[in-house]
Amino acid sequence: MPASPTPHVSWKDRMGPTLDGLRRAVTTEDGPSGVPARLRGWLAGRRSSGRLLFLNFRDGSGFAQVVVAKNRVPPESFEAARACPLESAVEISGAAFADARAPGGMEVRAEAFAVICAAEPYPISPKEHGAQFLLDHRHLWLRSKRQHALLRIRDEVLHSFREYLREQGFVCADTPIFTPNACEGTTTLFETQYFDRRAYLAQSGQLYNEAVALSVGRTYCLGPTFRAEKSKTRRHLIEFWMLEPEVAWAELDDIVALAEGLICHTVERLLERRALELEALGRDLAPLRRIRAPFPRITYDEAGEILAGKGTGFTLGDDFGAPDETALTEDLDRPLVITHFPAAIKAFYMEPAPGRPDRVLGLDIIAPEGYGEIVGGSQRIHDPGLLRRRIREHRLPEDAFSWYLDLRRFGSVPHSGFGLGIERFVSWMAGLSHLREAIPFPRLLYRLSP
RNA sequence: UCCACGGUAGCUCAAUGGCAGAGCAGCGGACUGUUAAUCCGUUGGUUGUAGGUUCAAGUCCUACCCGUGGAGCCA
Repeated sequence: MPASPTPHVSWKDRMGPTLDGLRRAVTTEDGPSGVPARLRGWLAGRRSSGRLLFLNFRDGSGFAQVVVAKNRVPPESFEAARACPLESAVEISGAAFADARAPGGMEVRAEAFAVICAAEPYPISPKEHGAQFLLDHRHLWLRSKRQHALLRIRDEVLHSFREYLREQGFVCADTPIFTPNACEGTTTLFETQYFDRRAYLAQSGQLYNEAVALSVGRTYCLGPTFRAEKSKTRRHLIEFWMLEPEVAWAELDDIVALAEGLICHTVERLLERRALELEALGRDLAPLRRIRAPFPRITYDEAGEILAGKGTGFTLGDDFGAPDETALTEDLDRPLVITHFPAAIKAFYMEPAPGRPDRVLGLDIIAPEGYGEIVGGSQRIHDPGLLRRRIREHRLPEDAFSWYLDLRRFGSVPHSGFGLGIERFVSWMAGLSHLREAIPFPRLLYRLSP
C-alpha cells in the first residue's frame, strides 16, 4: 500500500473546537482564560452599541455571544459583522473568555470576522410568530434556540430509551413500514402501491416484534408509524414515532415494571444531561424530579368508580376520553397505570384476565400534567385455539394471520409488550403545549410540507 | 367527519358602515457592555376568493378557499 501523501489528521482535529467544548473549558473553575479559537457557524442575532457589536453566534453545538470591538479587528471585519444579514454563514477568529455579563457565562472576543455566505433577509425575527408561519418555515425555525434545545432533548430521549433497553439485554430489530394488511383492523391505514398490488403503511410493529421476541427473548422496534385518522388536536400526529418493546415470558406485571424502569431512567438522564435545554424552554423541573417508580396503579373498573365521583360523563364499558384521562391524573404527580380493560374495547390479541374473561390484561399509562396516554400495551394471547377464535370473532382475514398463528404452534409462551409514543413523551418532558414541536418535520392533517 | 373561531403590510395585531393604522422586521443614521438593547428618520396595502346590499364595505349578506383550536380515534 502506498504511503499517504499527507499525514493523517483525525476527524475531531480536522473539525476544531466547538462552542460547547470551549464553554466547558473556560467556565470551569481554575480553567484556562483567553482560549484561542477559530469558529464557523451562523449569525443568530446582533445588537449594536456604536463601535461595539454583540453578536449571537451559533456553531451547531450551541450559542455564544461574540463581541466585535471596532478598535480590535480590521475595518473590513467590523463592517462585515455590522452589516451582514442574520443567518449568514460566518467565520470568526478570536479567543474565548469566561464573562458573567455574557449569556451562558462565556463570550468570544473577535480578532477577525468574515462572511462565508451572506444570507438573504431572514424571514423569522426574534419577535412573536403564529404557528402557521413558523410551520411554513419549519426548515428555518429549527435553527432557533428553542428548537435547537428541543432537537437535543428528543435525541437524548431516544438515546436513553435505547441505552436502557440495551442494558436490559434487548435487541433492536426493526419492523417493516410496508405491510400487506391491517394489523389490528382498527384505525385507518394509509394505502399505497406496492408494484401491482396494494400495501399499507405500518401502524404498529407489534406482530413482527412477537416473532422476534420468540427468537431473542427481548426485542424492540423504534420507528415511524402512520395513522390515516383525521385527527386535529395537539396530541395527535399523522406520522409519529413509536418505541415498542416485546418480551418473551413476560406477563402483565413484568412489562408494567419495564415501562416504569424505562420512563424513570430516561427522566433521570434528561435531568442529568439536558437540564440546560429544558430550562431554555422554561420547563419547570420540579414535576420531573418527582417521577419515581412505582407508579400508582388501578384497574379499569376502579378508574370508572373514580370518574363516577368526578362527573365527567364517563360510561362504564366505554374507553376513556381525553377529559376522563385528565380527571384521573389531575391530583397525581406521577404517571398513572390502568389495567384490566373490557375485552370489547381492546384489540383481539390481548390475554383475558384470570377469572374475568370479560377483562383483558392490557395496560395504559397516562402521563401527569395533562399529557395523556403515553403507553398502551398488553400481555398477548399465547394459546393457539383462543387466538384463532378471537381472530374469527373480530372478522379478521385468517389467512393473513397464518404466520402470526404459527408463533403459537411452535413453542408458544406467555409474552407481553407495549408501545410508547415518542413525541408525546418528548412533549411531556419538554412541557410543550403541542406535539408538532416534538418532531423535526411534523405531518399534520393539512400539512405535508416542508 | 362534527363543533367553535379566524384570514388586513414580511411578522404580530388594531380600525361605530364614512381618509388603511400601530409595534416589530427591513432600509438610513446615533451610541464602547448589550441581554427581545435604546433613540431619530424612513420604505412598505388588489383587507383570502367570487358575487351581492349600500351614496359609501376591512366592517353587513351568500357561496367557496385556506388556516387554528376542540371532539372522536389513538401513542
